[in-house]
Amino acid sequence: MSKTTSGKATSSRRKRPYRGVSANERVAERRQQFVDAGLVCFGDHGYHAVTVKQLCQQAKLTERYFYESFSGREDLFAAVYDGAVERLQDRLLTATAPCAPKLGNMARAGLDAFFGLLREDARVARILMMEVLTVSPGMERRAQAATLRFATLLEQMTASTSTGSPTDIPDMNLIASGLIGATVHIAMRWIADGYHPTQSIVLDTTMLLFDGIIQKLGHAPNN
Amino acid sequence: MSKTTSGKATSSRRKRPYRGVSANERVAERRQQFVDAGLVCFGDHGYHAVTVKQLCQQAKLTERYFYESFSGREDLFAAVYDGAVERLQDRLLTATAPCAPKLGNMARAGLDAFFGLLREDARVARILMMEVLTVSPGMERRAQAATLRFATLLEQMTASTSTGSPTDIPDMNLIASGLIGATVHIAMRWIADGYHPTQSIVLDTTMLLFDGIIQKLGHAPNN
DNA sequence: ATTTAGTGACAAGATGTGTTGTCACTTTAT
DNA sequence: ATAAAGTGACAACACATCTTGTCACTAAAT
Repeated sequence: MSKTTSGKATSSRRKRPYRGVSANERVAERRQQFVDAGLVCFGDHGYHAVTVKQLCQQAKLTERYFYESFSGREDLFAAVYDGAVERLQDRLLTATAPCAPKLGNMARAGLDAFFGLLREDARVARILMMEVLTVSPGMERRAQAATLRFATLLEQMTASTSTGSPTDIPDMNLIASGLIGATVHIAMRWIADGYHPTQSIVLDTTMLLFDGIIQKLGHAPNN
Repeated sequence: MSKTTSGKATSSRRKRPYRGVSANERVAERRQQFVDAGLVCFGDHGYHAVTVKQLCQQAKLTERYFYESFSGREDLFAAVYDGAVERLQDRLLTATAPCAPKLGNMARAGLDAFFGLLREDARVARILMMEVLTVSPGMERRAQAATLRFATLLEQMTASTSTGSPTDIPDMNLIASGLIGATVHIAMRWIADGYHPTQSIVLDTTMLLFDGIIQKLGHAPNN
């Protein structure tokens, strides 16, 4: 441990506020600075091209504080990734909620929110869809888990509105994974092509794939 | 250059056969040994976790010969990747050709060949679908280009058999990217789940997505 | 005013990797 | 038999990064 060598009898007076904020808050602030810096650095140059020093430079903090909150680059990346996933999840829920329970409308609204987020922030796009796969086997599993959550979300949406018999669909979770994969790949191509064609065309095109499945669930195309 | 300091007058006598094979053949053999080693190492541990020394150990050759044929890890990876793409392409063409021009049958045969290859060799799967995205921006472009080739292949297959009016489909190439993405993601989940459920169920499920699009092209589902 | 914790810049050792070079040994051709 | 090219194991250097530690300075509490 650090501190002085004396016991913890003075613990109630140990950590002082600084510049008006408590110690815990300052630590949290610095941690957030690193998370923000990670989004920028990882999003712009990729995980493996970024060093701790660069992250510190971007965060305007020094290595000492980096290791205060993170055990290493991977630890920071996990925080950045989780933040991005949460951001996406919030968006999706906010966008789709008003459309419930019309499956087609929900899908369209969710996809539009997704593409909108990617266009707003290419860094988030890169971290969500690519970098996460390359950090480590552990992060790869985390990404699979996150994808699974989205797939389950999709699955629940369809299950709650589906009227067909269950045996019609071999494995809805796998289909959901497929739809997510289709969306992700379309998005990657869209970004690689400099956000061309327009978002609404990309949205319509992606919806063709979703419609094909939604129809199989016993819904009218416009539902 | 290496060799002795004398001129190239003795070039005809310079390179001797060794152990029965010519110099060029030996170089090519060694190169192939490294490509094979790259498939194993990159496929098992991922590009960024592999060192030149490990590659040499796997290839049972030394660094000296590594730099004889490759400028560095990325150069080798490119060779490994290109080999994997070629292997996949051959499989797809061989599998789909007898089914032409029935679109549905071609898609099913191609997908079955694809899933079969991935099950045979998880290393190829990883290199084709994941590692290639993480090596460098240049390799990423190469992967995009390869995906585009497959998408164009798909596009041509549909175009040659489609009877609908062209304006029905906003962007067939984008749709093809989507279908490929769906297939890739389904495959990744399949592999992550230890090749479960069975290949035939995965195939049926993936075909649901393809059928949805094929139907929109004016074909009967069984075509 | 003095003391103590917090802060920021930087140094330095430890570590791992890429890359080139050396040397003894083997095989081939004369 | 001898010389020259091929081979394989390994050493050594350069280089970048991680990680911990030091030190002077600032802000806050007594």
